Amino acid sequence: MNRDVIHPQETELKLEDCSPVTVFKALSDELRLAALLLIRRQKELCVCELTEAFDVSQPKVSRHLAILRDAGLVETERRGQWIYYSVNPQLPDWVTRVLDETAESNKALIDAPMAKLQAMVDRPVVQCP
Amino acid sequence: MNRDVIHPQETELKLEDCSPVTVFKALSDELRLAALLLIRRQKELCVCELTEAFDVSQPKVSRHLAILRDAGLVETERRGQWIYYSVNPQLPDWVTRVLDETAESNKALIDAPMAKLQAMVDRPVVQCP
DNA sequence: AAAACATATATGGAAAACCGAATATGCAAA
DNA sequence: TTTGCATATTCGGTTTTCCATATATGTTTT
Repeated sequence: MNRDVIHPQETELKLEDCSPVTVFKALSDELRLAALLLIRRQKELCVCELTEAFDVSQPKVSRHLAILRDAGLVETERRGQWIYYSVNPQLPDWVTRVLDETAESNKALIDAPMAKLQAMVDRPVVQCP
Repeated sequence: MNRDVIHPQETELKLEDCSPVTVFKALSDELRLAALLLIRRQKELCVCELTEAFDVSQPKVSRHLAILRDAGLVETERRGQWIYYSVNPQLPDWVTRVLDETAESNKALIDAPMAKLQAMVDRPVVQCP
């Protein structure tokens, strides 16, 4: 019942290959796609910001972000209490261009969430890298 | 038990919107993605050619092609006995560019199927439009 | 150390996707 | 009209995905 494994971190961490099917599968959910585009637009966002921007539960955001991370699309950086998600800077060029094309031609996807984000009170300290 | 409907063709024909999520969902299966890229490369292909190129069952090809068609990615043209699938010429520009990027950077996806296709005997008459 | 908060994960059940096998449809040739 | 071929669809079952709830982990504050 309790975890008697010795290496708890060896639990199937599947740093995916960024294969086209993996990428497209990650993008094939509205929340994941919109969240990724919003992260891309804002450079970085933490879970609580995304939770508010999309008005969904925190575990839901977390699970979908994990899928984006496993697909290699985003990376995380813990900063104090918060974990910031940003687009993986080592993305293959073709994936970057796919995201550029998608974002440019589907701006409506993040209109409402971005408005909510800017209206958000008690937002974590402005990120100044 | 038996179908007593009057209009059998009014069964949920869902000409999709080509929304980004719809597109990515259609591309999120290896067979669908590879088939689409092969069709794109060859201009047009019929079901029997795809069945041979990918060595999968005919119903499987048919079902996946229907998904590509419902997503608006391919169109069909009956020519005699065969039904040819080709990339929808009215695709939104951004989708066309996404396909271009994907094809250019993932050529391996259709290497083997293309070889099988060229080795195929009894291939339907060469399409000369 | 305890409380409070941000984030992650486990679990179980519902919904959807997928598949093979069988069957149906549509066209064409005999 | 019958036969045959190419394609589509249905059916039953299996696998996958998705979500909500509950719980766990790690960090900060007190």
